[in-house]
Amino acid sequence: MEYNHRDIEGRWQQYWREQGTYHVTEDASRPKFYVLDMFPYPSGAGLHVGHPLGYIASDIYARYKRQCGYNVLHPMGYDAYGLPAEQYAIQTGQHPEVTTNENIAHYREQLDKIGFSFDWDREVRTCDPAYYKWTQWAFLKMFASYYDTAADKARPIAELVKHFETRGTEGVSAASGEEHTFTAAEWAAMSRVERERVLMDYRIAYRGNTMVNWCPALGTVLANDEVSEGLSVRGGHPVEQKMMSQWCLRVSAYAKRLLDDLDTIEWSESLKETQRNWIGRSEGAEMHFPLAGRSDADLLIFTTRADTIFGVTFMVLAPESDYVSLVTTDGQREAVEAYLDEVRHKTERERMIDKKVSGVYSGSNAVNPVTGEEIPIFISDYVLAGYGTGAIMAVPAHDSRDYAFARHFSLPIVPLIEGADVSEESFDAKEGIMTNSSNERLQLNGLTVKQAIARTKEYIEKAGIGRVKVNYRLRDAIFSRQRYWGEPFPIYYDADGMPQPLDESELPLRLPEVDKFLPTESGEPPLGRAANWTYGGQPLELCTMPGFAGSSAYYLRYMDPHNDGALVSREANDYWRQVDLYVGGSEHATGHLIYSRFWNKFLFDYGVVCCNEPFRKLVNQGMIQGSSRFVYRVVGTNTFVSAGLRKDYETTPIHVDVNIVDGVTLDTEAFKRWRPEYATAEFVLEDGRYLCGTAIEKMSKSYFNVVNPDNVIEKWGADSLRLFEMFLGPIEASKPWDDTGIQGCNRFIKRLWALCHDKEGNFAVSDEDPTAAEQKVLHGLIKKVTADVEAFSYNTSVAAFMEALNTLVPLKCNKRAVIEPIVTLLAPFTPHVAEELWHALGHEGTVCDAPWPEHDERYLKEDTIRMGVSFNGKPRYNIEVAADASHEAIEQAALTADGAAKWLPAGQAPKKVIVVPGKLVNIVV
RNA sequence: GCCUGGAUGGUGGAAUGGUAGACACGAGGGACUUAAAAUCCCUUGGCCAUAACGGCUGUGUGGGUUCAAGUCCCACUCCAGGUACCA
Repeated sequence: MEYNHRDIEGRWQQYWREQGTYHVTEDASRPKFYVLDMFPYPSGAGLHVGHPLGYIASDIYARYKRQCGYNVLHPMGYDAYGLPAEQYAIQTGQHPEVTTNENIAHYREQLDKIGFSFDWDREVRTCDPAYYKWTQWAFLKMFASYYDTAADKARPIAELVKHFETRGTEGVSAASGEEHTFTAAEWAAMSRVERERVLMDYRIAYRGNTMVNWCPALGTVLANDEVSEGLSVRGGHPVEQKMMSQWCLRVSAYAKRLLDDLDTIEWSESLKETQRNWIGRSEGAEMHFPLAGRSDADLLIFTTRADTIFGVTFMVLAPESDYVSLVTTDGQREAVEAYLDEVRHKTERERMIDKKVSGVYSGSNAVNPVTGEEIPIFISDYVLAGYGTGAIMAVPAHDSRDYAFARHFSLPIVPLIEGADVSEESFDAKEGIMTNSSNERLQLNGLTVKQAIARTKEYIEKAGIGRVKVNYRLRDAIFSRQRYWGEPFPIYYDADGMPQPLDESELPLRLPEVDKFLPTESGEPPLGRAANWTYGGQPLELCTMPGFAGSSAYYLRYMDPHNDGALVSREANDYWRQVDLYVGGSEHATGHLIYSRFWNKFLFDYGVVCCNEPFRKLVNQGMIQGSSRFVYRVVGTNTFVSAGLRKDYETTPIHVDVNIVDGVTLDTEAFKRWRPEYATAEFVLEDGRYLCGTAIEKMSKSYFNVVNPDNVIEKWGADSLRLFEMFLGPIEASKPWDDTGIQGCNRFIKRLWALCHDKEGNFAVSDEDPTAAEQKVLHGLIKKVTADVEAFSYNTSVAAFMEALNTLVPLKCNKRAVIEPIVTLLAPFTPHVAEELWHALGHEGTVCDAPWPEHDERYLKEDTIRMGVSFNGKPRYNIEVAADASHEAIEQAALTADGAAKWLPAGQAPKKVIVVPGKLVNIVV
């Protein structure tokens, strides 16, 4: 019998299913290992060959660890809430749950064919009430918590209330939106509603009035990571800034820990760097600038360049800043209003594209607290309300944005660094020697920038005009979505309109049915259509939670997926602890991977989980790109010209389905059938063939370059697909799919198969002892594959298998003592054929439990070794010496070898001889 | 602009500072076959050379360190990804 994947793969998949091979339970007697993939959003398009890349890599590692004796948790589930299903529902009226379930069924079918070792008994779906009960539960816990900045952890809000009752805000250390100051007596005098308003500023899940990214096309707000360059990541619709009251998570309170703890986890440097940038720590100072002629108020600004205080020639406020109304004079009111109006009507995108300098004078001046100089206050949209204090001191000589503004409004530019030429552009670098920067209060002249920053900060604190401050760019996460297909908030509104939590016993609060998935006529979210969407007669929250809500703690649920009494039991969490290896795309760097770490830290603060970080080691798999094919239509005709001849014509390139192209040769008949408009197509051929153009692009339906794994598996088998995806290149790299390459992997399997089958096709291995050469190949392979798998270097592992086979096939080595360990090593890579051969070798059970072989160094040692001899670094000839030869003996052998005379003239002694045992000899003449 | 990676044959890619190009694809040649497919064998960075041996050159560019550099250092060019009026 010849190797035929169709005979093998389905049979073993069924066997594994029936035997429960991949079912895993907690087992204290064995060490655990948790291997996790980022669970997919089940889209209607199904999987393409790019999706399983990471899954295959993690599956290999999970299987490898299992063979090494670990109790491996390797689950899979679905991130089932999401916009596409809802958009589809709006168009068709089809309930998103129905399409989602269909898509999941399709995904499962496709995943099963690839032969993964997932424990499907632990599957989770974020849209399952038994699952989202715990998403809602975590939200309630965040609602009932505040962040204690002294203890650096979340604590019950009841403790804060107790503090307010006894001491007011005195001695309070809590992260808050707005700063409050009151005494215990004042707290006691507050009404219930007033108190709740105050507490809302402290809760970790809070309702806040903030500037949000509003996407009119999607009819919902979006988080910062869901917006890129002013467009929604999903759909690419314009996004505008809007002040709205929304649910938020106080992620910012965790900024320091999210930053610092990056040093404790094994993630790629680039991903850590992305997170560091996103968190955006900057050290600086807050400073008060008095208003000229007023003593009732001053401006608080944030700067990282305190040293440039002598160069401040004006101030700028963000248009949304609270200071604007404070400083606008009657004379300027009209101009300011006009400007604010103009800014308000610009979308984020327009603000970014239109980088023209704009702004307006407020009418008021401020006083530089160090120089006493009076400087004008402007309002401009280049200052952001959400960062720092929404107000800046402008130093045009040393900040390019201030410089552009100063030039536009003809404001003075005072250079502060020796030799800095600011006639054409600002000098932004934080280096040089200070000048123009001394007076009787503060002397900076002659200091370096670094020293000047330190001295100024010191002065600011001493003089009481400000304080040293660390600012983070990381903002609180906006947690409301005006959509249907998400987790409902376990919140209702009381008679005073104050949000109130449902009791934990009411969970899960199920997503209600609605007649349509659109906003109501009055503009309320779709849940406004649900009948009886009330609790005790009071209205329930109409928004739903965003996509990242359900994906933030799913890795915990896998540990204990059927527990109805807890998100995860103490025992299960103590056993599985954290994810040891997490595999997924780097596109989640600023979204899921921040939220998940935040969510985990919050639960850690309450002892719900025992690990401070959710994912110990993280590997980012690259993308598999599509290789697109083009045909070239001569403009205005239905004639298509082959790629090599197109320069003679005026043509438009058109994407053509890769499935009707063999390599680059177009199947012209299939092309005519592909689209009705091409039925009468004519072709200009070269060498009798129509050759297509190519391009490497994202794998996408619209480029017709999607390769479906089902087709690949049908033709070559899952084992070949698995092997090939790993062989393509390093797991982290993006690389194009190349159809022809898979043959090489298929051939490898066939050759191995042929090696242990006789001419009649019967399984045949011999019980002879392997020769030294065969042992060397085998043990070299074990050593190499083990090291490579540990290092996630799967492409070189696969190459090592192929190289070993290239040696063994000519030797006709079908010896059991060699074949059996190779089959064992191959089990993680090609589980189906490995299982088949494992059973043919007479084993019971499953190859998944075959112990991972260890290599024996003795077989790799040699009696004699060949060493290269170089002269002045240029390799010249080889010598053979005893493996344990001394330096002197090797040197002798090198100098007296046959070829030596040619490179070393008679009688001349070498200047120097470098011997690297086992490597080479270099002789300098 | 900033941050992070890269740049090696026709292609994807290998190389703890130690004889660059493992492995695979593609290409060329051959065997088997009526033929094709499949399979097997040989060649395959470039240049020069030969009956044969062989020699030179070669990892984006220019320098440097070293007995020895794809690998380390400095400067530059280009490419990819991320990110941004963040003061």
